Amino acid sequence: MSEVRRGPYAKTAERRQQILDAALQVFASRGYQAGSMREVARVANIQLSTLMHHFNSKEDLLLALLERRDADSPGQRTGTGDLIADVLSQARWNQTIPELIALYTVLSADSITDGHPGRDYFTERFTTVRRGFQEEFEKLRDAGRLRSGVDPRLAAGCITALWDGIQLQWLLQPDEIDVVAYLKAFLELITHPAEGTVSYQG
Amino acid sequence: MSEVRRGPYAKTAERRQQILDAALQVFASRGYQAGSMREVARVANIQLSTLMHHFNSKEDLLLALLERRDADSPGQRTGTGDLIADVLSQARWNQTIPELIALYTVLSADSITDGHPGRDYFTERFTTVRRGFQEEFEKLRDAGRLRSGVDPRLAAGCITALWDGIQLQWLLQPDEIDVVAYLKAFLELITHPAEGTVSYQG
DNA sequence: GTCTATAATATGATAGAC
DNA sequence: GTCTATCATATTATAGAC
Repeated sequence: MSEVRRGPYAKTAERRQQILDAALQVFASRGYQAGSMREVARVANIQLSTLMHHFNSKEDLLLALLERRDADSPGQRTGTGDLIADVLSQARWNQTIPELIALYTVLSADSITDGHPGRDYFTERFTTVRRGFQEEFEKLRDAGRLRSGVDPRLAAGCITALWDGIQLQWLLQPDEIDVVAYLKAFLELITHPAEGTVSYQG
Repeated sequence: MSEVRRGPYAKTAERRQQILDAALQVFASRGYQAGSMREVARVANIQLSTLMHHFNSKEDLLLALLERRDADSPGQRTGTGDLIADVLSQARWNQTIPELIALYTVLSADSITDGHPGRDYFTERFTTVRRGFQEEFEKLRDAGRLRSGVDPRLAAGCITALWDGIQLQWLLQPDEIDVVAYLKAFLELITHPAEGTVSYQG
């Protein structure tokens, strides 16, 4: 599906990427329902009919865009292996791609509207992300690095929600909201200050 | 503005409420950009022209709806005076008005799109909500009920983001997500377990 | 594979009768 | 204050030439 091809399909694959780039721009800045195929075509510098030759419908286009996002993203980027460092690293990276974050933020909320084609995608995505964090937190707990009394399942839902929520506030006020600082504060809250250190709360 | 009136304006005020009820339904289930004045009129059982006689434009209608939301909401509901209890009480209440929560969730994300009329509203609202929580957390800290090392400002941003984020997940999966449980977990995390109890983390 | 042309419908907004 | 009628424009999608 994402292989490089020779022959007549090479151009199609290129075109599809070009169109998806345009779709990203349009859906990120207008939302799905309000974004139009015409505008996507205009941004991609092709005719509407040409766009619809490559994607049979608006719904097709959105789903293809969401699929590509998953394919492109580093996903569970196992950079250092340290969860906190990896989360903060990803959060820092996200600040360099505000357009993609805007796309995700607008569409995820858009998806709760009636008959939205991205609904299943986001429902499954949230479930997957929560489960991923839960597993990571369980590892931390088993390593004795999770603060006592912290439920890995609840903490997983918290950081998933917190991350999305704070990115929304960052998109509205880029200069006022430091996404990394909030995530760091939360992660330090649920873990032990340092290795083996015993803390005393009085 | 919200006074009961006699004479010719009484009907207008009623009509406006009736229209705003319809607008809530439409914008909550479709979003602002995709929702249409025609649909609002249809739900309100009036003609499009009648709707536009009461609200000069679609933008006017949205802003009036957002204003009413603030006027109606109990706001900083100082029920018991205990922050945690009040937050959880509000969260429980929110579960009984999923339509209003959907409206808020869709529109707040919608508002980051180009030229959205609700952008200023949500920017200011987030600032206000964060500041409100920060003040409450500072009170908790001064009362010695905040866990040491917790920054009231960061905690305020966290719970604001977390609350919105988890409500989105709840709207997608009402049976799987327990909003109150996540908020409770976070609030207990940043406060001391009980009055005066000394906890020992080993 | 890309284009022009067009269908069928929806949109926000306005004019003017009553 | 509410209506019918209409404007000018936008929408997704399709047909068919090249």
